[in-house]
Amino acid sequence: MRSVTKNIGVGWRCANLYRAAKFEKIGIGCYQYSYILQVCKAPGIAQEKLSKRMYIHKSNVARQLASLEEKGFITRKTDPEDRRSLLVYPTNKAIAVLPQIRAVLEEWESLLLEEFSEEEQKTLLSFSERLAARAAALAEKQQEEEE
Amino acid sequence: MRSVTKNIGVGWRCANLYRAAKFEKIGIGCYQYSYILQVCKAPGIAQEKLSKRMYIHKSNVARQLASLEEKGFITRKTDPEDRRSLLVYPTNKAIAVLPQIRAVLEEWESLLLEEFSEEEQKTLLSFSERLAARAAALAEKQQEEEE
DNA sequence: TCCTTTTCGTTGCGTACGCAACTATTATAT
DNA sequence: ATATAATAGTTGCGTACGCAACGAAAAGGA
Repeated sequence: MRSVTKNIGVGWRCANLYRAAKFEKIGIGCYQYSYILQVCKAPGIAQEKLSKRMYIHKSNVARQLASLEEKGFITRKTDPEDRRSLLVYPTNKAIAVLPQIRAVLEEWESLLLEEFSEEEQKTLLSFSERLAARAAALAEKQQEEEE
Repeated sequence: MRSVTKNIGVGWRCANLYRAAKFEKIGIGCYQYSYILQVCKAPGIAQEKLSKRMYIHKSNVARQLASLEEKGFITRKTDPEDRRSLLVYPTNKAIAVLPQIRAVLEEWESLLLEEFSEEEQKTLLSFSERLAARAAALAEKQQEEEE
């Protein structure tokens, strides 16, 4: 029963275990880092877009952003062009913790890849990207067929 | 911000999205399949061992197994050798759904890898295994350092 | 124009997960 | 032999996630 999918699952859970303790010290939940990263990368992005970009259900994006807003990491205001949309902006607090977040992520990534050669790392990165894209496409297709 | 870890996260979430609908028809939650697989592979395994093997906290293993027992997929009895341990066995019901579970997993795996060449698939499988092992080792080390 | 449909966000519900604290049993040390 | 440690499992609590149902706003059609 060797399977890439299974290994992805193990990798995912272990990454979370590792990062949870680190992120706790920064004052964020172990998954919230990705919201902060995305919002800093695209200030003023709408929630819906975040949801699509991260492959996380919009209900969760709403809750996580509400939590991050309460903690002072982001602000949200209604889009004057489309008053259904909420535009999300990072605060200085978010920008201030960015380096710490990046450090944790990079540390994990480099520890994880430590035993792979330079060449293998390149291959792995490229493969993992194709894999993620394919998985996303399949999940999306599935959602459409459901109705 | 290209990162293997991030791609693993996307792959993981999308795999769950895909499988959730399929497993619902079999009557199990979208993560419970792995418990059934493990128990069928090693009938009479102790909960603690399952926890270690799956990299899932023992509290969760306990809850999932309780749920599966209630649904009639497994039975548990105390180990006569060590009355702290619970030994977990699959029921006929679990054995009956095994092929369906395997079909779902194999379908996802083959769809996921469809666009990789035979050669690439081998590489990917081997890489993913090294990755999972490394991630597990790192998470384990982290747990020890915490105390 | 007005009615229907679509889109964006939120909330209630159910599930899965980790951690800490607890009980019960076993192992170890003095 | 008894006290202390370690181990297996459970439960309460907090967090993250998906789905369905909902309201508000925008878009599209008759």
